[in-house]
Amino acid sequence: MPEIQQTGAPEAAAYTQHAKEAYHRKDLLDMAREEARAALLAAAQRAVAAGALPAAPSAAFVVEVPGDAAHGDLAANLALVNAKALGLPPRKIAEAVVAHFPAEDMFEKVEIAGPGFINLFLGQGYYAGVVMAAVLCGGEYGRTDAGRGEKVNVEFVSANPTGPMHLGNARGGALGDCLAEALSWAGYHVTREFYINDAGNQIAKFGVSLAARYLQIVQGPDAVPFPEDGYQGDDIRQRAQDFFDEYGAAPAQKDAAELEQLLIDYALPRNIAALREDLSTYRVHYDVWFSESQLHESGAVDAAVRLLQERGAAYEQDGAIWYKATAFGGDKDEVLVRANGVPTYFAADIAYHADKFARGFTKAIDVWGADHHGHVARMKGALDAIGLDGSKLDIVLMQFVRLVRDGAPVRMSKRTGKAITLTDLLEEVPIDSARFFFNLRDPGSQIEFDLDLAVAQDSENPVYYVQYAHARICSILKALAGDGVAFRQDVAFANLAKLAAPEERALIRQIAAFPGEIVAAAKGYDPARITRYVAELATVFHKFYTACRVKGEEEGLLQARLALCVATRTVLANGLAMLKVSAPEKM
RNA sequence: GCGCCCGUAGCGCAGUUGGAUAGCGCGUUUGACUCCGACUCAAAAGGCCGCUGGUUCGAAUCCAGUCGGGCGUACCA
Repeated sequence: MPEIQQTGAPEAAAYTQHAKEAYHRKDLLDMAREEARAALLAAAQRAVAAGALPAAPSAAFVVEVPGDAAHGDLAANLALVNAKALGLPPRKIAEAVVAHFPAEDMFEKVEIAGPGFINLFLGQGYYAGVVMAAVLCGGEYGRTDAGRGEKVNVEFVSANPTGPMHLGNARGGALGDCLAEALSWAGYHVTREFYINDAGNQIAKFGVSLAARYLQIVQGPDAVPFPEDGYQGDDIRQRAQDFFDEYGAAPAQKDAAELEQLLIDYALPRNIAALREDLSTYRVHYDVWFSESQLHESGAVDAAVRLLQERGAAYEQDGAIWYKATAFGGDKDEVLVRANGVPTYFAADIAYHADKFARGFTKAIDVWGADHHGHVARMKGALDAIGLDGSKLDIVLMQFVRLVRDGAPVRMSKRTGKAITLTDLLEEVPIDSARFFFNLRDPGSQIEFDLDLAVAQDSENPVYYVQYAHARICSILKALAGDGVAFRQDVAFANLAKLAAPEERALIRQIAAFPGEIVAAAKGYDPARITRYVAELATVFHKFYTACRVKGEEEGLLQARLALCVATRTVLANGLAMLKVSAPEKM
């Protein structure tokens, strides 16, 4: 934690107090909001004491940032929500409260507007404090302790290791990773986790598919039929070929089960390694790679099924063991163990989530494709059924991605003719674009991913628009440095009161909103807020740039504006860092 | 049939736990570079917020119904 630097200038000393508070609280806007609320309630108390109000108003009102800056920095609906209970028109209540509003230097002006809103205008000290906080906190600006270190597990992608990752995994990767990042910035203790489905039906199918391809290589393409429901992909052929190159034709003599296992043992680790590598290229790094087979081997799956049976939440029928979903809010019961004795994915998933909570997480967040939504209720219900709290599991359901080129949907890869993989996508669009675009919409919305736009090198492309703002600021600093003008924090901080133009104020307000935006993204499981935030910040900066010059202004104003540029650059860089999108110094 | 998600400007989307005159980008029309990066900015036009009713000081937002679209409803994962 860097020390707050004391500047020599006397005016700056007072402002530094704001910056200091911001540093500890990490969110000046939130602080102002709370102070506004407290001041309004105190004013109401005084109004009651003075006989101007019949009774104290309810505290159930909101203090929000109005959409229109003309309505102040903060607006309270205290008078509106209390009109009925107090039996007075809203404006009368507002007048009584405002008349007793304490004189505080934090609020410059308090107004009554519209049907009875109380609009509060923050003073220069606040605005200066925001700039200082961003400059002083630097790469830490935006971090808060809202999550109080709560241990959360974010599981995402968890792609099937039988093949390469598809577009849904690509979205899930960008979404889950940025969500984890937002949670971390918001003060949660985050673990990123990948669940490897290396057991069960699809692995058996994987083995059968590999064996068929291998035998086709050894005995000729028509010697062995490829199973109807086998994995068709070229990756399967490639693994079989690699295996043949290494071990020759001898393994073909083994019986089917033995050969399949041999091929699985050969191909699965390679596939998992490929997943890791592809995700790493995509800038996604996990803390934990959790293997499903481990749950089967340790007996955790059997134990979970037994626990359900003991608690009367499971029963046997037709040779299978069923989970009584109907007793826990589900609409139909589900098979846990098939008649052939093999547990289902569902049974393993119950054991898996029980394991997560046993590891001390108080919140488990899973990012799933929307096609799994039917699984949500029964998963939570099953956790309740084994005595864990299903509400501690949150599922972020992610809608599908539609690729579009030249205005027409793209279904297949041009090169392979098969479904488009993450690798295919990254061959065509920069990683920056992919990560940004997948986080442009909230998880619940279908995304239309415009391939033409994602590679466009102009302002139509939102990634470039934001990156350009960052590069532009770097360019200003460089141009000034070329003229022998360096950023001087002490001079800048002493002159922050000069930042009074509407465009400067708007930019500072946007900077002030950053910490709260991160908390909202984290708590709402919506990292798209960060993407939209940085785009908006870039817009507000460009407007400032057009309206206000830096170079050539008198020393005080120049330095103050330089501080604003540095603050903006910091916030842009931090926001982009959360998305793992690069913040170039020049483009 | 039942369940989940979604209907906001020509297109793609925001709308801060119910707030003030419903916004943004693209597209269309019109402007702004002798000047810190015009990869930028300013302005105009463009709306039964799918529809109907309800809740209240106040609804795009909440509730009920209805229409339209997507997805799910396996001893698959």
